[in-house]
Amino acid sequence: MNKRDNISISVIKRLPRYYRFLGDLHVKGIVRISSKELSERMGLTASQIRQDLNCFGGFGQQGYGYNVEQLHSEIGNILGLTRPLKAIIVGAGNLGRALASHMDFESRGFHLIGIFDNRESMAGQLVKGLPVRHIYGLDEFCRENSPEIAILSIPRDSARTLSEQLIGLGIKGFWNFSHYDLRPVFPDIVVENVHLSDSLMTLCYRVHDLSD
Amino acid sequence: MNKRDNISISVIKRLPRYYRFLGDLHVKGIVRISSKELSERMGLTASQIRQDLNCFGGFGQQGYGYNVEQLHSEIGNILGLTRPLKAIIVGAGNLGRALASHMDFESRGFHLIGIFDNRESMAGQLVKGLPVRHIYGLDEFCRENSPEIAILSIPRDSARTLSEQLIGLGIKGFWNFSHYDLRPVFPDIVVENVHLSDSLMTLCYRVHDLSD
DNA sequence: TAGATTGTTAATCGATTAACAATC
DNA sequence: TAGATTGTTAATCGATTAACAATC
Repeated sequence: MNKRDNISISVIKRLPRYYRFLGDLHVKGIVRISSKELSERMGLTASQIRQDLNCFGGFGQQGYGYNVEQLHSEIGNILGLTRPLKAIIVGAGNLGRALASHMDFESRGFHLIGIFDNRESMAGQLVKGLPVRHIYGLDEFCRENSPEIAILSIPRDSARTLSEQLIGLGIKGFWNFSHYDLRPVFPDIVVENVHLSDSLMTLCYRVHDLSD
Repeated sequence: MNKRDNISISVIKRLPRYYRFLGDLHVKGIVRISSKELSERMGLTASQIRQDLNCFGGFGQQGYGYNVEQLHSEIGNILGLTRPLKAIIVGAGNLGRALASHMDFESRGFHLIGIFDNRESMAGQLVKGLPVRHIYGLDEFCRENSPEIAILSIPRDSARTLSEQLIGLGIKGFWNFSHYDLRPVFPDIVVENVHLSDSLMTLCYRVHDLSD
């Protein structure tokens, strides 16, 4: 890629939201949009939008604005959605199965290729067309299929050991739903912690705060 | 409560993580901890911890540090975990059911009292001991039980209408998993958007970024 | 051309870090 | 008391916003 050097995490985190809004606009048949109008729709400043986009290149045209379809696809490219990453789900409990069935991995830059669990009873059960495999087969599966991403929907206590095993097996990125606070121990490992409980507690605080 | 005035959202978002780490330390039998040691365990600066905590009061003691158990429970109070909010889940699909079964609402400041869906076929089905109710009964249920929180695990297209209806029924806070970008239209409404897809795309970017 | 809107530099604002006096 | 560590003020850093010249 081109400019993408030390893009701040704040900017990166806004990209998927731009992508979403631009997709909607495109579906609605809107062809061009100015940073001003987009800013009003998204609830941020026009300046911020222009700053953010210019981290990656000049996608707009003075006096015109941005072409919706083109900008949408540019951001998709920046995010890497066109180069799908092979992913496995580890932990086929309620959450793991819901993620497998519910998430549209294909349009988010991922390709789900396996689901694992440590319960014998689950083995073979089909989830989203994939058989749940016993965790015993993890090593072999990874050597043969080299997944790059592991989605962890496992109990807290297994998280550390399993993540270490997975790093050994070549996993580069974790989407971590376990309550364990996974940290990127090596510089070439990416961790996206999704602490649903934390989000819930934040909501708790903010709702109580209303009446103070 | 006392000092909690214009506490920045950055600080609030860190509270659940402090709460989690302090809970662990307490379970491990650790009685006291200094900001320095906590900072090392959590991967942030001691200065930040002291700044954050002092938004709410002076919980430490010079020369000693913080009492783990006491600080843990103080943060629980600040978050409002001791004053549970009544919550309903709207949308009993994969995700809604997984959230109902998987999340420990009680220890996060919530009390789950109802689950709704618009599919006749689901009505009566038990999830986490609660019968799935048809959405037709939403008004009556809310008038009788006055839930304060709605958890939205519904398709994008129903989100706007439903959220408006729910606000009319007295809902004060939303935990929104739908792909619709819910925004707090009124000042006394709190929205916590959990865009799992956005988190996934951020992971995509960051993993691809490793090899650039 | 005149009007609109970008890309980009400069100013502001807020959050994080450093420093240190207060005090247990 | 001496040592440790807080609470808090001041300095720094980074992110957001404002301004405007460039240009379609």
